[in-house]
Amino acid sequence: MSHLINVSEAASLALHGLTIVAQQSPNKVNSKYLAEKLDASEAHLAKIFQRLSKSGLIRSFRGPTGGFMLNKPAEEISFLDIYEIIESKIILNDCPLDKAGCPFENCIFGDALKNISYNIYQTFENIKLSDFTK
Amino acid sequence: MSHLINVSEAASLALHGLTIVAQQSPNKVNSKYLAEKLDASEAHLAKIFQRLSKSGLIRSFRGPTGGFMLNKPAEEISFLDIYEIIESKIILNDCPLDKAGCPFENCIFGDALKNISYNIYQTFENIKLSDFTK
DNA sequence: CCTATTTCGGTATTTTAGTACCAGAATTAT
DNA sequence: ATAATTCTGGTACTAAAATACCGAAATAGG
Repeated sequence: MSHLINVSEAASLALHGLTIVAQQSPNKVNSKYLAEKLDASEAHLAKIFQRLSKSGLIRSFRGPTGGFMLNKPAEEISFLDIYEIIESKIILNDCPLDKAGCPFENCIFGDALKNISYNIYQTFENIKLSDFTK
Repeated sequence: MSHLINVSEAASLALHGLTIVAQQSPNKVNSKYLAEKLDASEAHLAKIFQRLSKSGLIRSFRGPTGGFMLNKPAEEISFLDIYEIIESKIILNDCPLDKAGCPFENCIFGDALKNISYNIYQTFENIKLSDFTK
């Protein structure tokens, strides 16, 4: 199993949800609000934000008036950060076949997969939470 | 389910197997030979080549002395062709969320996903079966 | 013909990703 | 204290992708 890259609903919800959190800053935002706003499952959003919280990207508060807020400036949070937390994988990748048994001395893919990964890396890093707070 | 892109073992085996077929051209190559050469499951390879055959990329011959051969010059077959047959999906993609319920007027991803897709498209198209027959 | 070989096509199994659920712990306000 | 609210963490469920299997059909050679 060797995903070069994919954008799940979870990763996209995280980006959208966090952007809303950034917009509401410094107020806290809870998952019920986010679910309504994004027209998405609250259970799902809660799980996603749990992971974001655990990673340190955001802070969480329980109880009434509880919710989530960013743990650093919106300018310093990129979709790359979010992607790696939610998909919990690194983008860089190469041929999924076992190199030991491969009859080709030089990989057929050459640098293609690495180049693609690099492009993705750069692109994701340029998407910042602050893009929609101005 | 919205895979931006992924390279499965199947797609990679197809590329490797077809390159071997190209190298042996104009001789036919059977799946047993490919399985041994690539140190892979014959059943799996057979299934992959069945799909390649059905798509018209290669021709197949049953019975003793049977096997597979390219249906057009190696220079004209790219990994993009192979990828789209095996993964049976197009690379171009955008935000996996339902646009109707999205509160953001302008998509947060902007052109990022399209740009990445375009890059992948170009890169895969530049990988030709003939790369390893010279 | 008869047999050995090889692909074909359908299906079954396995694995993994993705999503949803629920009881429990923490917090706030009354 | 009590009740209401909200996150937490483990788990269960669903769906889909990826791989493996197997009987049937086709072909070539003796």
